[in-house]
Amino acid sequence: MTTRYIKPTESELEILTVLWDRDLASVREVHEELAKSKDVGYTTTLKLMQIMHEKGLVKRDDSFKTHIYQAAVSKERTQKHLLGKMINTLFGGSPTELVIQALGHHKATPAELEEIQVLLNNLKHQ
Amino acid sequence: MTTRYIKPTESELEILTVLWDRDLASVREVHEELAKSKDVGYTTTLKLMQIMHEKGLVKRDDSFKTHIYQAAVSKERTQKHLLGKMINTLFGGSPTELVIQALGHHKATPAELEEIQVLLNNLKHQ
DNA sequence: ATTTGATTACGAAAAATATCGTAAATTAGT
DNA sequence: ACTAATTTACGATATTTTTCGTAATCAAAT
Repeated sequence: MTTRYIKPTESELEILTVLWDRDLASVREVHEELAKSKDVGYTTTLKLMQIMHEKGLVKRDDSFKTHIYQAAVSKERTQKHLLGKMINTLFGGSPTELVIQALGHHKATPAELEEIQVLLNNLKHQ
Repeated sequence: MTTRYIKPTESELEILTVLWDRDLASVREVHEELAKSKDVGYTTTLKLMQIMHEKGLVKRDDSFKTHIYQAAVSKERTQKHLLGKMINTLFGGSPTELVIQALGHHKATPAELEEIQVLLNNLKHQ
């Protein structure tokens, strides 16, 4: 069974990022992390995570008082969807155009360039 | 003078895409284009374009009855901003990770691969 | 047991986006 | 000049997203 893709909102994405990083986390922990870069109230984070739970974006263990959350959607799948959408709307459907932009404006280390080279070779010879 | 970046909403981005493609276009033309893939009323498109004009996202020539619009923000700058944002939030700040995803999941033609190779060589030897 | 502190539940408000109906203005055709 | 058709202006509503206050619940400490 494949579940229909639910597009996370911007705030939801921030929360997912924390969860992907930590695997398991309480609302408090997620909130502390968000609060580092953002001025937001605790109950706001709580409410968002509750909504995300209803939507199926996160799982949670509520057998204890402090609920423990976990992402229910993988980072890879989400990346793939949002990237695909961006390629279509902003880069005329051409992943290459996006790659060029990405490599052009944001500098990569030699090691990273080599990593990309390897991938490129694989794609060429197949 | 550098103008502060205004982030277009999703609908605004669709309109900008049409404008980038056509350079100059009336509301009617933009709307016809949007209507191909979306079920939306004419006045909705009109209103959105008026708002975009207030925000400074588009310019317009209103010396005739039918106003002619043009994007006021470049495709490149917008791509750069949104891509940068995505790299930060979704790809842990690593453009390489994004490139790998992009190349991995969306197949490119041999010609495109060659194009990327050229770019890669430039980056390596500098 | 009672208090204190932290957590969740819930509802409601605020803010941001998107939608459209209607009227006024303008143009083109007759 | 009159009518019809098209466009803009404007306001209002709907929808989505974000925010937070308050009360209820639970656990820990005393």
